[in-house]
Amino acid sequence: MIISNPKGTQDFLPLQSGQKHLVETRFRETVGLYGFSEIVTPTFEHTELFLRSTGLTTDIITKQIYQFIDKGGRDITLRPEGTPGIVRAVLQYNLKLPVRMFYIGPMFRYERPQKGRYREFYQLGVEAVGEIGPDIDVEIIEIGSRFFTGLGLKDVITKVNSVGCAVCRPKHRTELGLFLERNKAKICDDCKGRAERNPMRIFDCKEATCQELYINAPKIVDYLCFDCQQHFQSVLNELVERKIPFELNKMMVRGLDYYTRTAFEFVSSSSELGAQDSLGGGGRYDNLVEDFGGPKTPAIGFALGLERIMLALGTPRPIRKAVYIIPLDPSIQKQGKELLRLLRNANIPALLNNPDKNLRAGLGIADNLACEYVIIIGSEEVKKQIYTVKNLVKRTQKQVPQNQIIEVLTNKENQS
RNA sequence: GUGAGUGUAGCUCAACUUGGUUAGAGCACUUGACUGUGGCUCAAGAUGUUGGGGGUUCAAGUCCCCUCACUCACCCCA
Repeated sequence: MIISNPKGTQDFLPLQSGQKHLVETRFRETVGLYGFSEIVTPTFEHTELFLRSTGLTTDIITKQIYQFIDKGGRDITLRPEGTPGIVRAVLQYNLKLPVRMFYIGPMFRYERPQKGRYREFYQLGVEAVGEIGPDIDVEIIEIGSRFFTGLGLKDVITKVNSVGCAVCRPKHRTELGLFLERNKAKICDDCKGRAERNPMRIFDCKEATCQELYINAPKIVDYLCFDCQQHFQSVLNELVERKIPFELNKMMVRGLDYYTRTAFEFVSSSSELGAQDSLGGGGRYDNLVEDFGGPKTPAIGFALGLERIMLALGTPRPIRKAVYIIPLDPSIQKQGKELLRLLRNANIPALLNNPDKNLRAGLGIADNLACEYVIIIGSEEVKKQIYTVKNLVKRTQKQVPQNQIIEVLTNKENQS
């Protein structure tokens, strides 16, 4: 092979593509229950949009964006996440608030690929703009929880925390800064860097010694202002009320600059995921709309990583559903075509064997094409008007009168 | 950006510490036993610039250097 796909991208071959579609369908169903409608925004935006939202201190913006000048001299960036484009659209079209939207699409970040991390990757996300909460906070978390359960993912933990707001954060930041200053001899080099750039991120450190030390570090939840405290308490109460399993994790922080108040993350303990065990996360971003020049507007959302969800689900089983028709003799091709038309008109996926392939070869092709049934039509069958219907999965076959075939195939779930 | 590991047939891998003739095996593939029954069995068959380039050597898949690619981890994040 001379040309392969670029680093960090991946092909969804038919089998994976089927699984991807299943995940997306389940997502649409779940968010639909909560009144979310789809929004589709461009995969690239003016670079400035991301600079002003995602954050000038984040690695995503400083190192990971796919940025270029287009032929008209515009400064363009492939979106590294979905939220900024959606907030932009809300303001640009002056959408009536509150509004609940979801999105599915590719995002782009220039990073070193590893398990569960790609340069082009798909996110499933929701954004609720204009609702102050705390009910909507709980709804959003519940959606994620319900979605994962519906997919059959059992080992997903929902971590919840509050990161405060512009009022309470400075106080905490000062205290945390002092704490780090006092202990700077004990913290790792990475954390020294974090202390400079964005101190709250130290809680993410994987060094055991740092983790141990930070157990006694000042936590943001202990510094919340009255309003944030009230809000957070209501969220926690409502989570309990709705019987949504979660874990209050004071060390959990989010990576993007714009988050405020409620923050959460869905973590999987599946061994399929490697080091990237976060299936998704989100939180409030009550200042972002205002930062963009809009009115003061509360908002909350989350984003989930499609590829990570697929990894956690494991290797998909092929779904067999088509019927493969094999007329045994060229003279019977006519009956084969007739049946083909009949099945398709009855909404049953069907394929016809090529006359130059014999029965043996035809069965092999049917198997490769992941067909569920093979219908064999020979001279005997034509004479009696009773066709041979073979189930490729169960390895069984039976004679079915020609005029009952559709009925039998349609009710296949009910038979043994 | 940092670190480690791996590149041999379509896929998974072997060929060892100690370079030595024609680079092997399983799966998959093709054909036949089986012109009305695939995934079982048996027989036969095809397949390689050993990722690429350079070096050492009488001799390199094997040793050295460079380069490219992939993987995992750090960083960061979905």
